[in-house]
Amino acid sequence: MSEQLHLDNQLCFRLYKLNKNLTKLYAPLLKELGLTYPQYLVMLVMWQQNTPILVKDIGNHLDLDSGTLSPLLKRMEKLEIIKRTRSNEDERAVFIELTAHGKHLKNKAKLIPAKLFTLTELSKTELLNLKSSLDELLDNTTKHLS
Amino acid sequence: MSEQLHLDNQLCFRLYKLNKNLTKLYAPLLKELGLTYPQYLVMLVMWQQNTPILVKDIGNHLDLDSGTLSPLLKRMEKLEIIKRTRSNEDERAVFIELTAHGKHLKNKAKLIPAKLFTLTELSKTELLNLKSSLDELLDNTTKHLS
DNA sequence: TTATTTTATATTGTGCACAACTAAATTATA
DNA sequence: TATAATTTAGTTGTGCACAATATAAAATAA
Repeated sequence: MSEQLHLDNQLCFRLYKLNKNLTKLYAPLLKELGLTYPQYLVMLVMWQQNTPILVKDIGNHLDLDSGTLSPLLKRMEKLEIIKRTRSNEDERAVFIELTAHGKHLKNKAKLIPAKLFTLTELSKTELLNLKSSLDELLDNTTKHLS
Repeated sequence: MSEQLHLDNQLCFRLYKLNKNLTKLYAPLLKELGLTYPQYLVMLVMWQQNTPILVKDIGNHLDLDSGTLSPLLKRMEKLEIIKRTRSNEDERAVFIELTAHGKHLKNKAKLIPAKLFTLTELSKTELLNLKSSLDELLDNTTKHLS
């Protein structure tokens, strides 16, 4: 068969599997915090922001739309990790802020990146090289989207 | 905040976004075939196999379990791309085979890999280097999974 | 031969991810 | 200043992805 159609030759299939592998490596660590990986991403935004932030802005940071974020944020509110407050100035806008519990989780989360790095078995140099290759590809592919 | 918890420093977030970007680049091309990306992956297995194959073996090729594959394959059967036939020798096993339409789709699909490669804007060398880096990371991370 | 274990698929339930659409509020503009 | 266009969230529907469980068949052990 044509070589290019072969699974093992495809860049995208590698990324697809790698994304699943890494999510599975995160799972047991995040379970200690009661979070899924996408919820952890929201928390990373909140921790680095440290002030109330609009759903829209979370979406911009994570490249996610309200169809994904709305139910996800409602689940996180039910877990009492975040609080949702509709803006007074603009009734369409919803502010997201951390609860005390949500802020507290940052302490546990600090250990996660180092643990993941160990599991990759990459050297610091390999990691940096890979990141910059992926950044280039992210730039190139983003250009071609809508 | 601790540098490591910052979104922009995380390898996994890059892979997460890149996986989504590439799926979105595939979408319009696959729409012409009436396929989603996971369905396309099943077709790649079928085209390179070219004989009836068990659900289990598709799962081994793609790292997917029956919870994902069962409904996916039923949708593909409804689209008359594949046929499901329970084995006579082993009543547990289900063979998947291509319909005439499913075989025919390969002709259209042949053009897709080259189109995607163009959209990545990578050189052949960059592509090969990136693939081998991802292969290494796939090996390393797979070791640490259950 | 019977009991136990393993294997292959299916089902159920939860949580994304996103397209398409709705609703409401703001801003621009004729 | 009406009206049109844009913005921000939310809703609905579809399709993965996977954990947990179920079911039935086959293989193996006792």
